[in-house]
Amino acid sequence: MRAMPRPTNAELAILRVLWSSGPSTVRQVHEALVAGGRRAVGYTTALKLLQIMTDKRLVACDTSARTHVFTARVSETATQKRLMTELVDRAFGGSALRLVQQAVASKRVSVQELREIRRFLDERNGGKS
Amino acid sequence: MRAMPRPTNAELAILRVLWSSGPSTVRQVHEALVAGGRRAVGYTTALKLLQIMTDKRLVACDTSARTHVFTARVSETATQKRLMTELVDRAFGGSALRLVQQAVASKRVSVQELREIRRFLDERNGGKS
DNA sequence: CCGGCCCTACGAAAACTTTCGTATTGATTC
DNA sequence: GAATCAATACGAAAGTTTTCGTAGGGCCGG
Repeated sequence: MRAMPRPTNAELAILRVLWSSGPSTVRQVHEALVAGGRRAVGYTTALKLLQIMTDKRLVACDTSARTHVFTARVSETATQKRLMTELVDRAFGGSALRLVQQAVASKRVSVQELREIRRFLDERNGGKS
Repeated sequence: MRAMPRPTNAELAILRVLWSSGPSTVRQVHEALVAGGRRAVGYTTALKLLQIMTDKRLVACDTSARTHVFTARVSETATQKRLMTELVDRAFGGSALRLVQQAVASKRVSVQELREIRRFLDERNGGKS
């Protein structure tokens, strides 16, 4: 059924808006992008991307009103999983373990988060090693 | 220090060859790529990429002999970390925890690896939660 | 009705990545 | 030294992604 196309960088930025804000108009997406700071793009650029994403079936477009409303058609976790897997293959030789080690070793994970990871492992693992 | 340029997909494939095989000639890199199967490119394509990567300072090129020898100038772990961080920012809203959860939740991590992750956490964490 | 405003559609430029054909030059062999 | 082989240099085509200008149509206050 699927073969969801890989979202590009710019597309991912838009998906993130839709995931966090829910169905949105072009203007709302555009403003979120600009507010997000990272990426200052023109209004029509956002529109064009949304149109492309509609073609690719990454988003759905409700055209019943004059001002269209866009909704993500791919879930956040599925997309994350896909990109994560891709990275594992491309850069970590297929070893997710290495990726996790890198992530844990990086400064980006706090002690608090380490605890959460441990708890998460406990749940997955039935609490025993 | 400099900002190491982000390696593209094709560049990453080449870096992986250099990381695993050490300093190599164009021919060796090319053969490894073809053998690796994933990516069948022409000889001059590999050469061109190595030249581009030399410009970008991703690899060093020893031209003392007629047949040049290329060496990775960026380390595997630094590159992995960089790409991992980038993915965390682009797709996981900056939360490395989420990435780890996704990775652990995916089928790509075996029970064996879960154990290793736990051990890794123990080391990082002084063994206490 | 008119002018201005907001919306989408469309096409194409710009930027980046990947690919390879062709030229050239150095080495080897007979 | 001519033929041949192997290597790098160069440039440009092809592919992909990102950007935006411009056009056209609907809508509203005056």
